[in-house]
Amino acid sequence: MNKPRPTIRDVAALAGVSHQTVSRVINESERVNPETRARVEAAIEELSFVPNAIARSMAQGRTFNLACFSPNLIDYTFAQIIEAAESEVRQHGYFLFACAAPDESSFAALWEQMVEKRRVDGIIVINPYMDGRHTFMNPNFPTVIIGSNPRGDHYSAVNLDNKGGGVEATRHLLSLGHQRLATITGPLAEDVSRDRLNGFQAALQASGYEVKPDQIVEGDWSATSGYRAFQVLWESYHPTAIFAQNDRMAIGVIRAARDAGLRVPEDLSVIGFDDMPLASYFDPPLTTLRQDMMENGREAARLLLESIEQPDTEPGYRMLSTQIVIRNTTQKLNDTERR
Amino acid sequence: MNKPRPTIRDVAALAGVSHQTVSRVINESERVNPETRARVEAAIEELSFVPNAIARSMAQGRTFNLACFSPNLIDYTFAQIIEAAESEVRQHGYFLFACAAPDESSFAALWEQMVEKRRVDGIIVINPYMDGRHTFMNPNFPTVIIGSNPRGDHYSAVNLDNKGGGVEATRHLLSLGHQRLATITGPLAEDVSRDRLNGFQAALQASGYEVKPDQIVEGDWSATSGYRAFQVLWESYHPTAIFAQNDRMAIGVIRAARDAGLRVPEDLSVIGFDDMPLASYFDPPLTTLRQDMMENGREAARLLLESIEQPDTEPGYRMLSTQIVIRNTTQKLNDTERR
DNA sequence: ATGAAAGCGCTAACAA
DNA sequence: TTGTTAGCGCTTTCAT
Repeated sequence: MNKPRPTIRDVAALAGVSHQTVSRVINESERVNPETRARVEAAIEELSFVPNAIARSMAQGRTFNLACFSPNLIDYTFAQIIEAAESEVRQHGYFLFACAAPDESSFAALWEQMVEKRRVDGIIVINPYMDGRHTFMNPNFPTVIIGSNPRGDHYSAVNLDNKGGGVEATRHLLSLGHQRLATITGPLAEDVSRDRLNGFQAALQASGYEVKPDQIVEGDWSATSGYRAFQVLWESYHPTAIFAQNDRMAIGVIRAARDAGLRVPEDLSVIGFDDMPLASYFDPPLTTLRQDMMENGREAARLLLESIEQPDTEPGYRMLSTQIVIRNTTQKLNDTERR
Repeated sequence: MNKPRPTIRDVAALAGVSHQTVSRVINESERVNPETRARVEAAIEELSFVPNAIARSMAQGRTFNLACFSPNLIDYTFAQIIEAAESEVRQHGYFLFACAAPDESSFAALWEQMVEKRRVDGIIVINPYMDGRHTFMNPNFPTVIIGSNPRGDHYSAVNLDNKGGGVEATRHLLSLGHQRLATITGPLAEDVSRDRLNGFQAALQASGYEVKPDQIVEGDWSATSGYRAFQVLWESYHPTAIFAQNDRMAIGVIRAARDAGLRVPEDLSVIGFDDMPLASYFDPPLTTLRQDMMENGREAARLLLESIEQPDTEPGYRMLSTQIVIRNTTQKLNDTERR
């Protein structure tokens, strides 16, 4: 049914040249006589020859394949990074494996399959733990980290200015007159969460407030965790404003606040982080910090390609800023209702 | 800096056997003497030898790589399919390229790069146009279609019961006493949209209603298009219930209805399709049809692996049913307000 | 149970 | 400018 595919030698035979010349033609080498090139191209056409990428990889010792390891492929922020990175690398002749690595063991397995087995020329890793637990990681292999702070400058990295975002969110709330602020963090094992929390604390301290433990509750990024975190906070601290470290948790907070009989934003201001799709379609439209994850992915791809194609350059680092988007879940503190 | 990787021959030399025996060991062939095997394994360990996947691909003529072509990698439904498919194939020793193919030319380019250049052993294609425009597609290459109806049984396929879902949504609205129903479709060039529309029409006709053109407006899946479609519909038809073919458009409808001074669900019932994340967190929580996209992706992966590993089996076809999730955007028609 | 020889389809290095 | 000769690192015969 499937006839064997023609090879470079079949083309060579038909064109009456050596297979090497065919190789030169398909690699667009300059050093080919126009007439020979024409003959070869005619032969390629006639046989519908398409070069075999695997054989090329074999001979060159590189695959032009890359991989992106992400905690999952579904979350909007990750998906955006992957889409942007894929598009960027493809424009440069590379292809991207999308791999879900939700835990350490799958990360290790992927490292083995992708890197050790030489399936790819480089990897992008989203949100890895950079505390040294990934002992198999190798700074000599082209790698770009997204969303974690690489320790020791061994790896190229792209990150949001999470601390800056935390500061900005908190200042916004302070500027509205709020004095009882609380925050709901992501898992504190993640750099992202700690950085945003640091921003929250720094902004508060800069304004002369002390930050106490009962102003901080750890969530897991889910709306449900935001819901529960609100209940804990409300019980222990009675905040007038909450900085949720992502939009999903902010949505959970708003629902929980309603269920507790509060109005948002009259009784409680809420600010999120991400500017997720449809953030403006929630009720009320969500105030949040916008992050450009596409740029994040694009930049990571660029750094990766650079470190592959110019192996001697130093690891690169990019920090992307966030931008506040003020909608309707935050407002000036109502003095008469101040608790 | 990077020493050359040990090869199968280095291992062979160290173990004092032929490289062929090493090959047998790493391929877990039975026909190896336990003692020899032990020696070889010790050598592998000592040299930290990891077999090169490219060389293996080269020799075997297969790569254990697959690709998924999707209109994009971000939309929740696509991302779910990709994640599920990736996880499924990885469990079977395969890896998945995620490729965004938003238009025909990128689809064609990917076909060339992935299939013709033999980079992959099979592909999953989400929402392709199966009207014959993709002339390069080849039924002899392992392919699974998701979300389009393959014409002529050449390809394996997985699809939702879109027509059934359309019927169910419409019947739900009818059962609530609504008589003035309208629908907002996705792009009518897509099979999904036409199938859901067919369901809408079939259910209405089965109940003795004639369906007129001004009950149908074409959207593009975006919330914005839902918003605009509502305005058109409201102008021309004054519906009491709207079936939006996805949740984003439903959200747009609700916003538009509010802006027009209507209450949902008191004045207008709205049902969506997808059960997107946070659908229950919108205001009011959205009534919709749930579709299991993970199962969709998993099933597609299974069909693909089957057609690769048992090339002579007939193309498979799976239809997945949808499930209505009744929340608060639909309610019984209020007779006193019937227009 | 093991080894030798011959490729897989291409590119690299050198020669002509 | 073109051809020849060797691989790349593995698997697949086919011997032994």
